[in-house]
Amino acid sequence: MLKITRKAEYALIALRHLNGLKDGELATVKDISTQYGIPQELLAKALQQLARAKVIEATKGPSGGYKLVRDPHEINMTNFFEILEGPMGIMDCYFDSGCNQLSACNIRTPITRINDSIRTIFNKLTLADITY
Amino acid sequence: MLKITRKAEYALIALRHLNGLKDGELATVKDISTQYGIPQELLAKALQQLARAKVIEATKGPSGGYKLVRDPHEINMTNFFEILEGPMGIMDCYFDSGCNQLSACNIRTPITRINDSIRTIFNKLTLADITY
DNA sequence: ATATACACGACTAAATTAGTCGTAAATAGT
DNA sequence: ACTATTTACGACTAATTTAGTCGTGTATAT
Repeated sequence: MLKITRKAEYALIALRHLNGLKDGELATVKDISTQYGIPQELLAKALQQLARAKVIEATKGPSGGYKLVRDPHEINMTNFFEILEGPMGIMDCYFDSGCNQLSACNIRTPITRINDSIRTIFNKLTLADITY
Repeated sequence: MLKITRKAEYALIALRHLNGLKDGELATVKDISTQYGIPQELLAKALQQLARAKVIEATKGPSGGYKLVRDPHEINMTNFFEILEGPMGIMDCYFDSGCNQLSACNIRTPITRINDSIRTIFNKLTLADITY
C-alpha cells in the first residue's frame, strides 16, 4: 500500500551517496552495495537505469564507477521514481485508459486529484532536499 | 509503485456510493458490486472491515445492507486506508524498526519527511472531499 | 421454514517485486 | 597483447503481495 520499491530505495541511497562525493571522485556499485548492505546486482540495475536517463554517468574499467552529472536541485522525485519504475500514480487509470469499468466509476475525479497532490509533493522534492 | 490496492479502490467506490444514498436507504454488497463491476466477495471483505471499524453499519437479513454512520467530513483517507491495509508508509522502516541496515542507511530522515508529507495529504482529505 | 444478506477464515491464482546468473563490452595498468 | 576491473543488459528464478474464490456460519424479514 503506497510503498516504494526496494529498487527505488536502493537507488535513493546510492544517489545520496554519489551526491556526497568530492569533485572528480567516482563510486562503484560494489563500493555502495557493500557499504550499505545492498544486493549488488539489484543496485547495479538501478544505477544502469539512472545512467541511461543521464542522471548519473558511468566510467567503465578499473578505477571506473559512477558520478552525479545533474544539479541535485534539478532531480526531482517524480522524475526519479518514473525513471526507475515507470508512471507514478496511485491507480493505473490515471495513465492507462484501458479500464473497462470507467463508465460506472464514481471516483475518477477524486482519484485524479489525489494523484495530482502526490505528484506535486514529489515534483517539489529534489535530491538536494533529500541530502538536506 | 505507490499504488493503492484494488480492495481500497473498491471500498472507496462503495463508500462514495453509500454517501449518496437517501436517508434510511441501504445498499447491499450485491447492489454495489453489480453496479460498478466489482468482484462481490472482495468487496464484501472490504465492507466487513469498514463495518468492524464502525465506519459503516450492517443490517443483516432480507432488505438488509450497509449504510454510512459517520460524518463524511470525519472519515479521512489515512484512517480509511489504514483500516483496509494497515500502516501506510512508503517504506516499512517508517513503522517497523526491524531493519538490519539502519546504521548504514543514509536516507532515513528524508524518507520520514516524505512519509509525513503524504500522510498529511491523506489526513486532510476526507470522504466529503472525495464526494465533492 | 426459507430466502436474503452479512461475517469470516481458508484457500488458490495472478501479478509484482526482489534477487541471481551468464555473457558482453569497455578500459586502465602492465 | 593480456588481465583484472567495472559497467551493460537480458533471461531467469524465488519470494512476496495482491486479487479473487469458496465454504460455512449467523442473523432476520417475510
